[in-house]
Amino acid sequence: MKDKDQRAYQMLKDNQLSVTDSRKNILGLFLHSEGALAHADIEKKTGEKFDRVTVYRTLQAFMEKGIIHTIPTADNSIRYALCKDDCTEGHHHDNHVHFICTVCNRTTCLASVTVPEVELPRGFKLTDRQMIVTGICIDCR
Amino acid sequence: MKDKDQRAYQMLKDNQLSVTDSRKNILGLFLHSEGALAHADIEKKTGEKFDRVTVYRTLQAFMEKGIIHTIPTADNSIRYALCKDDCTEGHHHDNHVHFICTVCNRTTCLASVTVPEVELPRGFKLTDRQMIVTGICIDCR
DNA sequence: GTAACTGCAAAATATTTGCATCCTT
DNA sequence: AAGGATGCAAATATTTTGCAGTTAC
Repeated sequence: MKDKDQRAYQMLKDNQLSVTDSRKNILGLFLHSEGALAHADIEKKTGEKFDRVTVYRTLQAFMEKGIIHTIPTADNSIRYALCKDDCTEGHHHDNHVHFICTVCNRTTCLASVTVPEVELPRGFKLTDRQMIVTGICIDCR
Repeated sequence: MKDKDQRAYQMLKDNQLSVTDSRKNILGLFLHSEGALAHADIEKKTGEKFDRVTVYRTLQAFMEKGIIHTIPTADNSIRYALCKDDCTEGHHHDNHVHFICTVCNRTTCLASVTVPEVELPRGFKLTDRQMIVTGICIDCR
């Protein structure tokens, strides 16, 4: 717990973000939780301690610094997840598969499963690829 | 043009949906356009002829019948695309890669590129997998 | 004729912006 | 002290719901 707090502090520093209560808390959430978080999860898990607007702005700041990224989901909801350490501002190397459980609705990063390469038709230029697998997770089985 | 109208009519019939102006028009849009459409695209391309609510309900009806499906995107926006013929109600076999162009922002179905298989960790059960590739499309190159 | 679909109004949600105040550095 | 971050209010945008009138079959 303590070391995660320490780590959050360091990450904020490293990214030239001023260290505030909301940022420490929200970044801490990401460090503590396995999978991805939706905006609503964050509000809930922080006990609505922070203004909705602050959460939006905090997430946006994290995105701009490349600390987190969005995971596309077939249903409307956007989820956010920590980027890997080698994410630089604007470009992600977050090349593992994401798993969405249809039972508990949680999004898990399958860090051990790499997104496979694909061959695109002639003329298409690839900059990023994502893979979302839906099913039942190990906890809901 | 005429045959596409005919096809829209038949598809509605086949799915036990009553044939109305909005349904014919919106389904026609999907049949005429290559890629995927966002809600806003549909409103624009029908010239706001139909109520926003009707568009929502039409898309929902198509979804329930398995005529269209959603494509997840990293930015918030949901896009809809025609399912392949072998989609049955509730279950899709729409196993091609989707491509989102960062220049024109259009979503294209890469029908020739199949979503690769993945091996999941023990205990995870797969029901569906999607792959979204971002980059620059052949028209924007 | 009946059931289903549409459009309008309005409610419920989600997201963005402006600004005064407070906190970090 | 100064610049940035927060919280509140309010403006926008998006999606859903109820209901009366209209249309498909």
